Amino acid sequence: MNIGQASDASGVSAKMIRYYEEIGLVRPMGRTGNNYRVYGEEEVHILRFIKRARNLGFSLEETEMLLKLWQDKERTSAAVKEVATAHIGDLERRIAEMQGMVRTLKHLAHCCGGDERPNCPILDDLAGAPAPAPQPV
Amino acid sequence: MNIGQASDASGVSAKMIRYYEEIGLVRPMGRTGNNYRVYGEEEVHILRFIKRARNLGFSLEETEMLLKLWQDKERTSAAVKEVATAHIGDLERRIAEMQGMVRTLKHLAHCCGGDERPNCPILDDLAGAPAPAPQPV
DNA sequence: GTGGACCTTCCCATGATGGGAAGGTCAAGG
DNA sequence: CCTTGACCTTCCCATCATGGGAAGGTCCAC
Repeated sequence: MNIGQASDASGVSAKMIRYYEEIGLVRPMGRTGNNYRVYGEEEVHILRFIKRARNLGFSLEETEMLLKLWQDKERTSAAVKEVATAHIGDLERRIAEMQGMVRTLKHLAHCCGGDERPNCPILDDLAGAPAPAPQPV
Repeated sequence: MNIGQASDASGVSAKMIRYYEEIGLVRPMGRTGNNYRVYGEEEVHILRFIKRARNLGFSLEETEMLLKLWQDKERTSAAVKEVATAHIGDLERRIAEMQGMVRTLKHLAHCCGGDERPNCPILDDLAGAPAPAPQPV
């Protein structure tokens, strides 16, 4: 299998496959005489693993750990769970942060006329004016 | 005011102040004879505006638009509100995406023993096994 | 006059991804 | 046999916002 076929089979772009190779995540089975990378089912499986991990928001560094655990038949499920729960915590922290932004922005947008006049509580807030008290909804 | 003092007064690092200048967000009032940047209250105000916008998750590009609207006395509040609501939509999309990840991960982590044994549904999922049915909580 | 705390510019790194150039290879069809 | 197009290769650059650090100039207090 050439890199293009591996890309089709895994859903990972050829560009990224080469990059994952560069950072040590997945190596081709070998090279043909013309220096083309050759992949087999195993490599495609790894690429799909990486893609799935990325879809769940794991960084490539975390993905690498998970990949090593996957390939380590002596792993403990505790080790895997630890990586996962740390990531969940991370996501939840970021979600909470963004929810805070949304809450503030919605309040400001709600207070903004959104009309032809220049007066705007959103800009007032950004400019450092004390925030208008949130109205009970 | 030197850049260090402007940094202290605005909470923006000197490094970032220079960068914001480079991309056209804020220029120093002038330079001293020794080529030091000089800032006044107005520039510090702009820096705080930028910082606040960044804290609300606006990109520097969006921040630039908001800054221009702020400085344009002819602006309409509708224009400002549009930038804000677009950003809210963006945040909500990202939050929903991350919540989906968390939901999946929590389910998988819940199904994972987290013990000394190697058997692990998290890895099974990443490896492409059909997900175990979520148990009603 | 010396040391330390500033300031300047310039280059590099991050993380994950894509764009694109320049050049080699292969297969199919004229 | 030759061309064309679809592959492949490596290499460099860009993104976004931020920080690190080097090399060198400046200023103030002791």
